[in-house]
Amino acid sequence: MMSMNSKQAFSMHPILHEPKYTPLHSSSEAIRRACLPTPSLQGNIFAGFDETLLQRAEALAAVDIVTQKSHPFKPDATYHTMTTMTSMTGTPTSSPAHLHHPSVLTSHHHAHHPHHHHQPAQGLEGDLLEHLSPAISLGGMPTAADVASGASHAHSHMAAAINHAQHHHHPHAQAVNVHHPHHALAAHASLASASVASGDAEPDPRELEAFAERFKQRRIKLGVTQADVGSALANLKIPGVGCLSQSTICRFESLTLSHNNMVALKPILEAWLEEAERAQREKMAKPEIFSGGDKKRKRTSIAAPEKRSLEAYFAVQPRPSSEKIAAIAEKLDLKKNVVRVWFCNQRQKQKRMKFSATH
DNA sequence: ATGCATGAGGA
DNA sequence: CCTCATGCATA
Repeated sequence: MMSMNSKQAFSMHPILHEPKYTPLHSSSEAIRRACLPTPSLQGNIFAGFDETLLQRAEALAAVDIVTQKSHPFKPDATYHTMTTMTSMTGTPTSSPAHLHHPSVLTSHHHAHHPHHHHQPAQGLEGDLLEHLSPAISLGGMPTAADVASGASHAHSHMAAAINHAQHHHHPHAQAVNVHHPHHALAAHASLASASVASGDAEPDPRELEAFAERFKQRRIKLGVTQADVGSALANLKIPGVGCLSQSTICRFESLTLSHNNMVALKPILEAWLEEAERAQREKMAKPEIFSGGDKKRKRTSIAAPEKRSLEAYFAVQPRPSSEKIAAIAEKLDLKKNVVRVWFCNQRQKQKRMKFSATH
């Protein structure tokens, strides 16, 4: 895979970029609960033949494994790459505070249809693979993995302001609520089309898609990397808004965020874009150099065979109980928490996929 | 571009 | 514990 990501190594953006951390803090998720799939029911059903399910799923996975190539067996490759403090050239990137998790907002919930990937029959494997394939999406531009710019990770989040849970009304009416008493995150610059009536709610997925596309184009035009955008956001001084990671910017551009998240981020990125283009006009280039160095986190690597098994289990029961998770973890020789997190992440992915498929 | 992880907030 | 928004580490 790998495309050619070459540009964006050191694109300095005219905008300021002091790595601050400023997470949007809020997380008002509320309605999602509405679509819970009868929890009590699943327990019973499962209890009845969990053994069978596990065996079936596993058997399928096993067959799969054989079919494919052998696996190197690496149950738990959690590397701890310590930070070798790469370089610490007085980078501004280090911000002392640390708080985590900002959350812009939550609560969106589309109609979740109870689609199931049918029964664990022989056709299971194919199905699994099918619905779990990673959407590659856009290929216009090369991977923008700014390798060189490792700047910006102060990874500290501050709890700027806790927002309150949102009201949960209809499926998609809530707008970008943000969490703060005052700050203005609303959609100020209306684009020219779309819902301009109310002022801040735009349940229009097409508009978002169009914006994401334009954003990426203009960002590239400015010669700014996704990571740069993320750290530069802190310089906008928007109350409640801090920097974001390259990951998030990338996901925004590729629409791989939840609809609500997209809606919440749009105004922010839009504001940055305007500011960036304005600054560029003024020719405010600053030869800044950053370097960052800090501790690293570990990232477990689940081998393909194990992953296939997990997918098989997931097809049968997306929300296994703690006991089931423990059983699966043991069979696959993975830590229970790793399995639990895997299921959580899988659920998120699935939701995202369903949504985009529906829209 | 994505996989696995953390954490806030909500039951 | 889950859901969600995010992020570090990586391919």
